Amino acid sequence: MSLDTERDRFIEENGLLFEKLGVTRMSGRILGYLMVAEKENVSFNELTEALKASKSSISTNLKMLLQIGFVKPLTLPGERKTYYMLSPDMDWRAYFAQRLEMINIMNNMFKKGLSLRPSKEDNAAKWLREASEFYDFIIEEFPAMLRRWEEKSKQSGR
Amino acid sequence: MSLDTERDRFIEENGLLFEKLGVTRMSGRILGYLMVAEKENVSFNELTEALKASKSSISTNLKMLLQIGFVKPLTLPGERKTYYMLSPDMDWRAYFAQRLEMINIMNNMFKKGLSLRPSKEDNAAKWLREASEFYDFIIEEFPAMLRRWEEKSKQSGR
DNA sequence: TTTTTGGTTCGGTCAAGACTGAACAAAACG
DNA sequence: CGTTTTGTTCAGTCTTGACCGAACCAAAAA
Repeated sequence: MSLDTERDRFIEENGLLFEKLGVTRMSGRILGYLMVAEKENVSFNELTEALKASKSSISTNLKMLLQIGFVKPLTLPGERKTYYMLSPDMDWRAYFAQRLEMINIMNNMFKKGLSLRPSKEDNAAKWLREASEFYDFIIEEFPAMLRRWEEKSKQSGR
Repeated sequence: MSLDTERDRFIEENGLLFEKLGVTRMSGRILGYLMVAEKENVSFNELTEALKASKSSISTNLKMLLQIGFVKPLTLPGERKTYYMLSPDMDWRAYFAQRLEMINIMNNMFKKGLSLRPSKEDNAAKWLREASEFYDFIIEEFPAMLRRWEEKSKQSGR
């Protein structure tokens, strides 16, 4: 249990944050470590040692981070091991767009709820309609917002 | 275990959805029940019976839904019990705005990560800067988006 | 071939927290 | 008063799933 450096505390804090977001604590720690590591390329083994975690846990959680797209692997000629790094070409827009899916599912529940509701005219029905209208609005506006981001990042990006 | 009607299935489905969102299954069931119930005002006792759940679980989860603002209590003169209903004046805008807080916390982690990072120039530093810039953008755009919603709902609302 | 490296997978453990039941409270009713 | 109604709270149980250790595997090295 060493929370000596501010970096260690940052890593644990990020673990807790990820946990609160519904992901595993360990994946948050791994990402946290990659954020503040000495070098940008980190080996599997370095992670197990730095985080004092089992190989299995690192393996599982790393795979998750690779899948989400936060992390990319890097292999070097003449080297057996794989290095891991924060994705150089991380597509935040795509990441966020994908999270819209959850909003869509919520919205479908609202609509389904309304369709199942006996009375279409009472207060609860109104609640459902308003919820759905709001979510429709969000789903409609989001793409435009991401497009504006695209514009803006293009401008400053090159 | 009765999943006879489509309404029952809807309620369980909503429970699972809430669980996936990081809330309790029971709170999702309660909200689901309120969505498709016969009447818009539902008593505590009706909830325990309909959902076959303990009083304690209903009590705890109902309190949570009241706190979030999804549900409102209704008391009637000459009646001891409290009825619960989907909030007639649910403020979806405020609800969403509050969820922005999580984005803010993430953003702060990115910024803190960058400040703790030894090298400010490598790829990981770039990742952190881009993440933070994107989140800055979202945080900046959101209020305007909610204002547009306000406009729109005012137009159609009255 | 055997050994070492780098990692995966699988069975089991352990902890967190959702839910239960029982004890408790408060308020109205008789 | 005692009883009933309407919940709340708290200690305990039970489930889920994150994490661990060990067995396993593939590829390279020796």
